[in-house]
Amino acid sequence: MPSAKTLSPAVAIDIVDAVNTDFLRTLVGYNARRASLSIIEVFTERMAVYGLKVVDFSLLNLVAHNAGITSRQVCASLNILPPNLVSLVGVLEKRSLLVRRPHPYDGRAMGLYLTEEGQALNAQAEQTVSALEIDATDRLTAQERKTLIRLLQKIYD
Amino acid sequence: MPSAKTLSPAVAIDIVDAVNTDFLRTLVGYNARRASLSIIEVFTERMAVYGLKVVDFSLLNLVAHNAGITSRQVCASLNILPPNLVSLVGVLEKRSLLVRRPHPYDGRAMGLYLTEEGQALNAQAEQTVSALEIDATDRLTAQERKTLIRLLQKIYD
DNA sequence: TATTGTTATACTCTATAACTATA
DNA sequence: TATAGTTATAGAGTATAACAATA
Repeated sequence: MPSAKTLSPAVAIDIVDAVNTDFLRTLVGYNARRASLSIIEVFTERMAVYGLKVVDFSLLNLVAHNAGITSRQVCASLNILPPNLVSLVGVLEKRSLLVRRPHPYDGRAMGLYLTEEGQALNAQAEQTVSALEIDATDRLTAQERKTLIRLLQKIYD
Repeated sequence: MPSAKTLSPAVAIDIVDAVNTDFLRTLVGYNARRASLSIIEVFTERMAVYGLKVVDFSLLNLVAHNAGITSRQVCASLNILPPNLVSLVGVLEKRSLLVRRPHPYDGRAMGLYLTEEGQALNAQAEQTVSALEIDATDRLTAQERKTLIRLLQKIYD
């Protein structure tokens, strides 16, 4: 409730001291977004040394664990539109982290592969990300973190 | 593991049949983002009839429950930068959902208030959002939803 | 001197249309 | 006829700098 005198709804002049977000906090979507932004903030700070943004790491990591993956498969897995993937791949390629090779059967497609350098960077980045995740969610126990992930996956799987 | 023959790492030609996202799925941030995007998708569909995007509803709802809230307070609560709030408020104002009145003590500030029309729309929208949330997370039990929200809030609170 | 709200503007992210080469 | 990858471009979202009015 507002803290000040409400003369009449039409001409009320109120002052808010503590902001009430009770309704928004009942929403899974609101809470999930707030939590993800909170973690992404830490991610961005710690991964800047590698020159990797969230989407860059996702791409690097996906190729690391799926040698020969095609652009179309990456787009489907990460919810990226094909035109927007082009420059992401291009940047990693120019950094010599990734190479594109023709698909063995489909002449239209290109398979994505990490270079030795890309594999090394991904290995380092995975360590940093795993550590940063623990820190960004350090108010959760290991069991709670496990439960949280399971429940989140039930939503989008 | 790749499904095809790896001749030698340097010239490997692989084909990916099922994409492996195991590492990404161990991350709270990845899962929270995927889940929130999944819910926002349903939100966007169902709230389009009201002409409200996620941020519009958040603003409308915040003012509904905090009559007289200032722009600064809204920005701090919703992580919006002041310049970006201006047009959001302007649109709701032009739709006669919201009015701005001078702050009683601070001549620089403006208090935000919903009109009767704005309050009516918010009440309707709250119903729709609550229903849509259940549908978008219908693989969760009520207890799981409660647990999920509690864990998410432990991350960002 | 600091803060609220604002304008202007730049940068990033996301989305759409259309082209090419292959299937 | 459909699909993979690409180009160009438009739109939405997010960011910084600077200003006027007020504290």
